[in-house]
Amino acid sequence: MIDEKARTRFAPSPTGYLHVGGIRTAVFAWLVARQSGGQFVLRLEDTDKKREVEGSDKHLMESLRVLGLKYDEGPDIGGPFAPYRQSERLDNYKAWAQKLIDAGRAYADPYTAEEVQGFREEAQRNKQPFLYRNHRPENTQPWDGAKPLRFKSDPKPYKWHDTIMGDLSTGPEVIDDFILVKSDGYPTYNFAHIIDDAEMQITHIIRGQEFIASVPNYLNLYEALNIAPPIMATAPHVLGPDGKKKLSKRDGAKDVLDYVRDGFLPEVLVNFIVSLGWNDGTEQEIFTREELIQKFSLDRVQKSGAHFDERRLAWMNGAHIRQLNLDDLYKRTVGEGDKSQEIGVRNFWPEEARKQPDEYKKQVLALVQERLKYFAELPELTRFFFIDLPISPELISGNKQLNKFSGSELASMLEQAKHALEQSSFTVQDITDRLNQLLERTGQKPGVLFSLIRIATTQAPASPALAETLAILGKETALQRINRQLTAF
RNA sequence: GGUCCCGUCGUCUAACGGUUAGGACACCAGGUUUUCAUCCUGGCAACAGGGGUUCGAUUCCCCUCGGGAUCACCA
Repeated sequence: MIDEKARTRFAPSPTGYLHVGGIRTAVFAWLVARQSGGQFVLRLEDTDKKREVEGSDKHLMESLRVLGLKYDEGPDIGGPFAPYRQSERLDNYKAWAQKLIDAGRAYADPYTAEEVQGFREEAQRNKQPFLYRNHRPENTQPWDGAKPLRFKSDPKPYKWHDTIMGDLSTGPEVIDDFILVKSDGYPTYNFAHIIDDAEMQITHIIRGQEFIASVPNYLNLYEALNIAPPIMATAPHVLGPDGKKKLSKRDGAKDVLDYVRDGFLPEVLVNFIVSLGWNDGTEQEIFTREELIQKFSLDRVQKSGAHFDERRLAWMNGAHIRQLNLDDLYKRTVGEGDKSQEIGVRNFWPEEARKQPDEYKKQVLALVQERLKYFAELPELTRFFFIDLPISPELISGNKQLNKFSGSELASMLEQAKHALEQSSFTVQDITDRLNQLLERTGQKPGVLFSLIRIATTQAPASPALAETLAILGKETALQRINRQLTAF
């Protein structure tokens, strides 16, 4: 538990969509802020104009909102430390850069990019790590803004504590003169995030492990800037399902919004993402949002990466769906964002269900609730409730119980079933009773008789319990479909 | 190659020196009047390897092996 009010931030660069791995640090940060009663801040790190993807800022914000990771301060809603877009904070970085220059801790990089690349390749040839400071110029020119501005580092060993990774340490050999401000006038991440986190009074930096190797450099810069470093927590990567590499867009990691569009519930996505590397020490697997906020703790986060298993996500979503009561499920929308107001069970019904009354669809939903893993499965599970599917002879020929009988035998059995059902009032109970009587009268096994009726009335490879299905279909439709099957023998 | 981190069933994980190494997903088998699913029962399945420390190591230390991250005018 975090005692004091934490200010955490999610600081993505607007270069595309958010996938399960990418959003994990956002979930952690949000949880820590909520748990402590502090604030969760969204800051867009748009300092690389070449990589920026048009519209991805909106997409990012939409993703957070849909998942229910509401931020208290951000580019679109403002806040006490606005602006929350780094491209609008250039003056701040310049001011801090000037302090460093005045203190003799930053200098203009005299080399061209090609020259630096030459140093780098030379180091690689010698199987040495590349250190710019080995080439640090003796006499520096004043910085005119057209050259990169570099940090004049003070190499030394560091020991520090990471809430997730524990005690970490490195030697002076990892400290280097990194670039603070690029020749295009934009600051690097390495510089900007430190300034912003300080100015925005961020207490906890939660980020992915790709940054851990840079932390000693940050520590060195914090010292030069005379800023106390925030608490740091480094989360391991989420790995792809099979590979050992981190989940990435390149390898087909899906946009989290795609899961929402397929009918995965946002609270499940959050639950699942958190469970990748965290548990509360008990055997509980499924947590509500409130439980997560209450129980989550960074120091119980696993140090090693976790594979993203979509099957487990599907199970978890199905389990949540089954816990929902029918009315909630029926009306359910899946997100809290602007567009997602429109996304709910009602968007997933098959086309043919459009004109059907709510009451009918709700009854159908009740039957499929226990087999629904995500809403996009609704059409294939329910289509036969809304439309006569074409006769599929292979359902009978492929059925081990039925394919032993001849066509005329089957027709005769179905004929008897038809008579029995014609007299039924078509309540579930009455259908059950009459079918049971029929079973006794014919001496036939349920596996035969029920399969036959089920196939005749649904033409689907799978369907819910027979009596319930028939009752919802209604007498007229059921008998009509039986007649149709009869003519096919 | 340097530096740092990690290593329990196929997967997500529990264990904070003493357990028949537990749970969940997936898979397999059986049951719930047909199918699919749910639910129930059962099953398969792991401490990377080797040295120490200890009365006793999955747990602590060292080495090896394996994996990952990083060494950008990207974040």
